[in-house]
Amino acid sequence: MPRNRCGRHGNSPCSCGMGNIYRFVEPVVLFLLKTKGHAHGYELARDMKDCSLTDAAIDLGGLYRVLQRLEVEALVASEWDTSGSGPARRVYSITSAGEYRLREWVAVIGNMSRSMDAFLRRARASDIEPLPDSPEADVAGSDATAADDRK
Amino acid sequence: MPRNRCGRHGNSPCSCGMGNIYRFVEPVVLFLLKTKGHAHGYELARDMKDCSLTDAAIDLGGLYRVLQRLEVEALVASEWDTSGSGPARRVYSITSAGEYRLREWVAVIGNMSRSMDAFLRRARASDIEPLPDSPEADVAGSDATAADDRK
DNA sequence: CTCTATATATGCAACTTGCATATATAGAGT
DNA sequence: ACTCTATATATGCAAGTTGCATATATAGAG
Repeated sequence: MPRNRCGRHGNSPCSCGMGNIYRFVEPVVLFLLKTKGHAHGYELARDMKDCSLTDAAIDLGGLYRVLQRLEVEALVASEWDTSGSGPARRVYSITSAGEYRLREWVAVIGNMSRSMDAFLRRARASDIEPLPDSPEADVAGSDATAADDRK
Repeated sequence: MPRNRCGRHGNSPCSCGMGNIYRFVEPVVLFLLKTKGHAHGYELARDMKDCSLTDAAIDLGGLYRVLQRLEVEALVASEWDTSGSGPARRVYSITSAGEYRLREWVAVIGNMSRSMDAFLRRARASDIEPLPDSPEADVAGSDATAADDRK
């Protein structure tokens, strides 16, 4: 069941209900590998918070699976890095097929962004205002308000 | 497997790989019901083409299931319309809970649109250009080109 | 009588997701 | 030694979602 409230963004509507859809994670992974040169999974999970396409928290398990699939598709390549301390890291880099895919993603996301802007303009033209973030949301002791009594 | 090419949009990258995700269909359905007042499923499927958030073709089966779930969640209400010719139509209208949900969606989509714009700016700043639509795409006899030899 | 458009709905295999869990290295603190 | 935490990768699995095919039915056109 899709919910526009996840409880992790105060009481405000968020896109967590969109899920950690790998199709949203994939372009960000490819972008980070392209700009950083190389990175391992755990590192990507942190960097991703700054440029993810949804509000959803990154699921590490899901991220590793995305990376595995990208490697099967030959869009990224990896090798183990056992230097440094701590557990070994699997370090990924983007392939030329991956760079091509990234450019496809930029086109797709550009289209979606335009569709969403058009939708938002229509909504505004029909006086449908976005639900503003609730300021009292971050208060810990916030009971369910009248506006929140949905399942 | 996600693909940025579906074969239904010439040879250009599209968001069909994003799927007919009901989370993208739901806000459009709510918007159309809000602005039209009421509509039946088959009608919504057609109207949706003009303001859908992805390039994906509407799957009628999926749309009817979205409508069923929205009704269970009391975001829409329906009744049969047996007037007029042809098969009976189930006519839907939006409830006040549905209008509230729609405003949540407008907020969520606003956030996503901003995230996507930020992503696109970053990509552009890194000289990652969107893959342009292939002009030869609509030509029927187009063989797989060198750029297209991915599975 | 057949074909097509309209209209709603279900069946199902394959795929995706969120969450829990397993495994292991290493530093900091007690 | 022992515990705790952070780092790091990975899998298991139930529940949910998707795309496509299919079933059903009304009515107009030819």
